[in-house]
Amino acid sequence: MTKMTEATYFILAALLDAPLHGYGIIKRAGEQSAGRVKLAVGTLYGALDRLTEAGLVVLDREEVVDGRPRRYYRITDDGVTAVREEAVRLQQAARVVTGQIAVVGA
Amino acid sequence: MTKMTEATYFILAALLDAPLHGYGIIKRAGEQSAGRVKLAVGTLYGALDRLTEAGLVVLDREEVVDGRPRRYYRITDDGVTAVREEAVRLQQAARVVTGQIAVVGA
DNA sequence: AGACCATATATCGGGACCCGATATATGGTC
DNA sequence: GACCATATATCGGGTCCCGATATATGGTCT
Repeated sequence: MTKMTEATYFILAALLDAPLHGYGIIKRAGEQSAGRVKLAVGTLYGALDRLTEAGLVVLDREEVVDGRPRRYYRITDDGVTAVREEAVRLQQAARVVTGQIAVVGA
Repeated sequence: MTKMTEATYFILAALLDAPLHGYGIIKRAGEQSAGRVKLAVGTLYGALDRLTEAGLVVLDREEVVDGRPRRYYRITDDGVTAVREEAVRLQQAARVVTGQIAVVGA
C-alpha cells in the first residue's frame, strides 16, 4: 500500500517552504492544519530519524540561539516527490467518499 | 487529533453503498481505490470488531452460500458521519501540499 | 484422483508507529 | 522563586497493520 503516516506527511509538508528545526516543525504543522495536528515530541524525533534514514529529509545545519541548540532539517527532492504523491493519494481517497472531482492547479 | 486509520476509512467507505460481508469489503476497497488498497484479513476483522464496538458498523445479517458462511456488516448513521468527516480532513490535508485553497479559519 | 485456487471465516504474533511522561537546559515573566 | 515557552532526546505503553496459519467448500485443470 506504500502508505505514509499522517505525522510523517505533515512533517514533510511543514518543510516544503523552508528548513525548520524540530520545535518549529511542530508549530508549523499546527498552523498549516488550523490547529488540528499536534505533533508530540516523541512522534517528531522518531519520525525525523526514519525520514533521514529514508533520505526524505537531511540535517541542514545546527545553530545555537540564546544558549539553546537548534537543529535544522531540510526536505530533499525525494521528500518533495513523496509528499506530493501522498497528497494525491489523500485527495483520491477523499474523493471515494465525497464523490467529487478535485480541480488541480486551477 | 481524532484520527481514523486508512484501513478503517476504506472499510467504512466500502459499506456506504450497501451492506457487505468481510471478503466483499476487501474486494470493494480494492475497486474503489483502483487497486491501491489491499486490506489484509487480519486487518479487516480486527478493524471490524473495533468499528462494531464503536457503533460505526453493525452486523446486518448472516447467510450461508454454497456451504460458506457470509456475515454482512452495515454502516450506521454515526459511521456515515464519521467517514464523511474523515473525507473532509483528508481533503484539507491534501490541500496543504497541493497549494490550493488554504485551510482558513480555526 | 490429486493439486490448486477463489471464496470465506477467524486468530496469533511480530513489528511499526504514535504519544505522554520524563529528563535536561536557557531565559523571560510574574 | 515559581512558572512557562523554547529546544533537545529517550523510554515504555498501547494501538493497529499484516503476514502466517488454520479450517472449510466448490470449481478447474491435468
